Amino acid sequence: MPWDLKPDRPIYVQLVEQIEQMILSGVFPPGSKLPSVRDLAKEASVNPNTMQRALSELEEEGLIITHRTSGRSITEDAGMIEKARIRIARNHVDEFLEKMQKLGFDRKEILSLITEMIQEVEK
Amino acid sequence: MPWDLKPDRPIYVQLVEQIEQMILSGVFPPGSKLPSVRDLAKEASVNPNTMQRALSELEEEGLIITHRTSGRSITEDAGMIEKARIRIARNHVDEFLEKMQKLGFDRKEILSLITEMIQEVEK
Amino acid sequence: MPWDLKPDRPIYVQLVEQIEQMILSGVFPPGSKLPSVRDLAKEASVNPNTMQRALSELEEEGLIITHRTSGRSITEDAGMIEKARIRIARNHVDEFLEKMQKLGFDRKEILSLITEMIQEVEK
Amino acid sequence: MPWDLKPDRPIYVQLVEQIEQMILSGVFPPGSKLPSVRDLAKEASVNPNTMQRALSELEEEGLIITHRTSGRSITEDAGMIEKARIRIARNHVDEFLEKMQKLGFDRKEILSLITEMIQEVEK
DNA sequence: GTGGTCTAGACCACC
DNA sequence: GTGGTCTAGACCACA
Repeated sequence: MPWDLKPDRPIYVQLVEQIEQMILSGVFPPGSKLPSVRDLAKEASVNPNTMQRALSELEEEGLIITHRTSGRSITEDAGMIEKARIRIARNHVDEFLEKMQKLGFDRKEILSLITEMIQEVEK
Repeated sequence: MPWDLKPDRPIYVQLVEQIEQMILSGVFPPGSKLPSVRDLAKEASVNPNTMQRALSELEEEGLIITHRTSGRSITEDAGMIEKARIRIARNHVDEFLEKMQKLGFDRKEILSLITEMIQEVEK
Repeated sequence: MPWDLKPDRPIYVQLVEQIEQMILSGVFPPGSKLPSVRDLAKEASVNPNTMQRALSELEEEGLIITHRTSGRSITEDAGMIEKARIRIARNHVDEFLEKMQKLGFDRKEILSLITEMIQEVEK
Repeated sequence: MPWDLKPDRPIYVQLVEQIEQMILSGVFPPGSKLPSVRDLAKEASVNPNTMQRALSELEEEGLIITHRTSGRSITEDAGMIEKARIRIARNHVDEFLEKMQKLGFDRKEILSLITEMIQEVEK
């Protein structure tokens, strides 16, 4: 598990992103129970308050459900999760393409650069 | 001219990015003179100090040269500019790939999604 | 403690040098916590912004690490510190040799003069 | 001839230093006539006012003499020149040694580092 | 007029 | 309380 927190951006934002990714990528499957705030905080070496704040945000997004007595769990609506995954991905692509086009890259160049770099990473 | 500054990130960072792009896209051609700090600041409705900081960063990058008493100019070294363009592009690709992989997309999926969307944009 | 600031060079540069030296000479040991910007500024009778700028430079050099909400500390990487010490020393030697050569001293003369004077100091 | 002027320090200071060095190293021998301000300025690609200012400083130091009608010349007092050369050199060594000792280098280390670097330069 | 530096004072997000 | 950012306004050396 990552939990790589850098001091350049707010901790709680990074926690939101990382937990989001764990949900969307299936580390926490739909309907599964989430560890307690305390445990999550300890695992991420973070103040419980900070973890608390991150979970609240995820609840607002609808990815997490709070049960009054028995902790939190991932939403059971698998469709919703998949939809979120696609939506976020398309956003990333959109932003990426816009930035590259502003730099004067055309489609061909973008594709060739990205395939080149994707193979470097592979090593 | 852009100068659209949003309050979500430091202004000086956005200034750096926007001026960077003006240089890379030829709004300020290599070797040309840059308006004075005060003029640029006024135009962007920003405090001169903030603009100054942005320009200093661009100087560290090697895109801008400052002549102590007679203003600043864009570097004449076209190679320098091209290098900056590549560097920035690779940064964008890096960030993009990292985000997508965290969402659980593998190389093949990333490439197919991006080629799909790049053709939508084309229309 | 030094904090002798002369008006002939930018204050923030002198601050960088002096703090640098405190780190290299062990006044602030590796891993130790640094006083807050405000405290340091007050101690040096300097505006907090000026001190902040000095600390930012030290961070870029890798000598200092900043924890967004809990202050700054000296890097724990002793190698980093040693590298800085060498880098600065070589700079001094470079500047020194250049000055001497411009005065028309050749290698032999430089070495003999310096060995002579180094022994005077010894007394 | 050097005339390498960098934009990081006042031009006229650099001119003073470089002309000083030419005198002390014998490029302009004692008693010899100095080119006119205009010529010197043209050669250094500098505004005559700036060169003028540099020469005034050298005059104050006593290295240069102005003849009301026939330009300037180097002082004829060869002893004075040699004394200045030595004095300045010893100052450089002093400053250098002090800096190195502050960095924690002892005599042996200083000598070994300097002999090492002096040979690198030689290549 | 140009860039560079500094001060004073303020506000913000974060923990 | 911490660092980070921004504004406003000032002064300086330089050409």
